[in-house]
Amino acid sequence: MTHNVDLRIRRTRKLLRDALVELIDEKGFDAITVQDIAARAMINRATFYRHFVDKHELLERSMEDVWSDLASKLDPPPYDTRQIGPHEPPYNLVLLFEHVEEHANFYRVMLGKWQVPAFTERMRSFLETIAQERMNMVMPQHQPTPVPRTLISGVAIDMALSMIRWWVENHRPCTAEDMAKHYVVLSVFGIYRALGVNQPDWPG
Amino acid sequence: MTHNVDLRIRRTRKLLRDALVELIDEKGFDAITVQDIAARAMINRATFYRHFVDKHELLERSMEDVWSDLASKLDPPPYDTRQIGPHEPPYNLVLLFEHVEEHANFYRVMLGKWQVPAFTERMRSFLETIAQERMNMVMPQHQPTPVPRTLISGVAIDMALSMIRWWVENHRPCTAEDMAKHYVVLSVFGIYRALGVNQPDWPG
Amino acid sequence: MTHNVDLRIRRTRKLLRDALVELIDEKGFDAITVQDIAARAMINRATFYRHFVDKHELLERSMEDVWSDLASKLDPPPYDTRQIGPHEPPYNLVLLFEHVEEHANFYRVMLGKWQVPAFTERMRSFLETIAQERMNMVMPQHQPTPVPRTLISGVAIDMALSMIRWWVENHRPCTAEDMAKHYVVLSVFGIYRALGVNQPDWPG
Amino acid sequence: MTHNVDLRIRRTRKLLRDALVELIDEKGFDAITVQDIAARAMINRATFYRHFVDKHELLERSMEDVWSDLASKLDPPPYDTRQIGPHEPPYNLVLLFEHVEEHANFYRVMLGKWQVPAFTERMRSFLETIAQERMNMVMPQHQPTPVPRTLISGVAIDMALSMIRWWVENHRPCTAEDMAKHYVVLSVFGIYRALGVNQPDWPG
DNA sequence: ACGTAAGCGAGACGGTACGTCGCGTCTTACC
DNA sequence: GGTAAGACGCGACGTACCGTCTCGCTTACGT
Repeated sequence: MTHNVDLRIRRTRKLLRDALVELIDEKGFDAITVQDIAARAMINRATFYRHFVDKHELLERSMEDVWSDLASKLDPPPYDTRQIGPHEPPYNLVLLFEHVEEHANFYRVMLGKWQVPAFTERMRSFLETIAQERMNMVMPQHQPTPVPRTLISGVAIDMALSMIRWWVENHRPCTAEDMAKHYVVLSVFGIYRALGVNQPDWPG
Repeated sequence: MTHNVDLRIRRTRKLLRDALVELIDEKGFDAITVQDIAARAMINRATFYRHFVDKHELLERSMEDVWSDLASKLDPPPYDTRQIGPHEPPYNLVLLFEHVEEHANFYRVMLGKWQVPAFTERMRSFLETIAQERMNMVMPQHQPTPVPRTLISGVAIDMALSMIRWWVENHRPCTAEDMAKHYVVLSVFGIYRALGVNQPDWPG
Repeated sequence: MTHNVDLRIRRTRKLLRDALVELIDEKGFDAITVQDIAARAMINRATFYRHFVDKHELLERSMEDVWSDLASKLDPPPYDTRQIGPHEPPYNLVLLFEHVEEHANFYRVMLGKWQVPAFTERMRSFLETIAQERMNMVMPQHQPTPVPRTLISGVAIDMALSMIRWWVENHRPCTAEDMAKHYVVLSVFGIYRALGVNQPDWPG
Repeated sequence: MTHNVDLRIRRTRKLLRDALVELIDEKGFDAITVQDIAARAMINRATFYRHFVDKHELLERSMEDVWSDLASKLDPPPYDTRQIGPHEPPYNLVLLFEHVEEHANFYRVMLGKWQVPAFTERMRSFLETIAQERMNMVMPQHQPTPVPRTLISGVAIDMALSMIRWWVENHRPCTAEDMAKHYVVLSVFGIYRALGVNQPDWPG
């Protein structure tokens, strides 16, 4: 229970997490020293080590916080059977973008100029689960496809990341729902083709 | 001119570059020390500093070597006006993949598990030039589009990177030309839609 | 008044003092940490600081306890005017060794392998008072001596310490009175000579 | 061979040793930090660790330097069979005091106010060898003595230390030979008595 | 006897020093 | 002139104790 934890501990950890994000934004994760983080958080360096073994663990924990938030948002998975179209994006896609919006600064820093490879990698594997499921709905797994399946799913995931990145780096110029719709437009057509199924007949 | 440089110098630099790539593959750029590189290259650590100010410069130089190779391959730009289609990929796209093939191990390491953010970033800006040009051909810059232009071009670039990554990490299961074709299938349809132009009429 | 002090306080202090002596015996004062002492005394570390500002103060207090005991034993000074001889050692010398016997373990630890310099130093200045007085009895202060007076008194004191040390480290193989007699034998002859007075005529 | 060692290394070590002695004199060995030593020697702290694992090793090495000097001075042992008397002190005793004179400051610091227990302990065992030999000359080992033999030899050694201490702390007010003579006066009479042998008949 | 002020256990925290590791500079000797 | 060997100043690491500070619990003492 979070509310049981000593107030000082929660305060210290929050300060450290915020400091980390600020600093990654400024000069990238690799260039940061523990002393930097501690100084920015106005925390003694030794106190840092009472909470995290090193800066990598602090990063891990920060990421986990965000992902556990995302996981709880998508669970139970809002199973919608609606026909997907440029105006009816899958609901969990909208939820994903809404989640990103809530943690916009965090995602901006993680995906931005300084790239935190560990973040990208784990984000990918997180998205894979969702994508896989959706793809199997459209195209049974045993059928051969013009373009290799693993390539398609990889591209679909990276496209999502690419779009999130664009969104948070450009001050989110459109809504989460817009983003979901854009994703459908940009990905689905090529993907249907790549899978070898007939193009859904949508109104332009 | 390369042929003027002292043989020992060239030998030393090559050993260092190879060592760097090996080591990034093994544990990622950030975890590497100059001593690691020197030891792997069987070069004295002090000698390293005679050639590069630090490991970042060694990385930069290695990347530049590869890119200068790519630049010379695409220059003069093989301007082809052919209609693009799933069986007629743009020629410079094929050249790009062929180039990647020649430096497959290097690309695998740079884009792989350990991600070298600096590489990705500069690769993106390199691809942007080509992409921009092509996109302007299809859709004049002043016309409004259903999906923001910068988003589209960003996605198109990241998709190329995503595909290159898949290709080199999976032992290049298909030819460079195949990859170029796959790229057209996966990107062009969605992009045309996103730009708001009529779908080209292709044979499935 | 000791009996007024809270029982818990007296208990805590005693535990800490005993722990200190045990630990000095085991690894020397310098190698001891406050945590060591607290753990050995089964006392919380914070509680230690409620009673002593640091381990040096704990040591000081322990030493003072012993010395106040010695002081009360020698006060009023049992002024004996008997002629000193190998069978008639000065009475306060006997009292000194008896005192050491009562605190044998403490003296063993303080003077033993690990030497507590502060203890030796203060013990020396304590003994100086007694020695000085005795020496002046034998030889008026203004007369010149073959060997410098300060050297003689220093040696006489250190000899006492040396003997105490031998005694407590070897499980006190003889009585306090024996030790006093040994001291007379070992010191007085040389000292009389050094002072330039006639050798007392003793029966061997 | 000392002359083979890198000049910088010898310089660094000397600076560190001198700094250590200065600092012990000022505040005692235990209160010294490695940073203190390094700062005083104008040496980087990390460089300290390239030469010594900690301050204790630096102390050990410094002591060994002095003792190896002493050992070479007494080796081969100047075996003199002269009758000992207040005007004919044993020759190696004179050598001992001369040696102390050469390293007067070192001995002053080691034996002075701050006592370096490790030094005293090892000095004692060093002197024991010499003393033992001499005592056996005077009194065969198997004969019983009025005062325990181990007590006598311990006292004889500590007396030497006590005198050295007095000498170096008081700016050596007399010559090394004087000190040797004083030692004979102060120790031999009591010791002969304690051993139960007849008092040598000396001219006062 | 019992309520309460104290002593105490627990542990977070700001500090200082530790001993280690890697950096980048430099000098010396070799080839 | 390029390289090997390695001493050095420097700065960050992660650890160990220090001494201070709440915060509750419990325990001896005074009415």
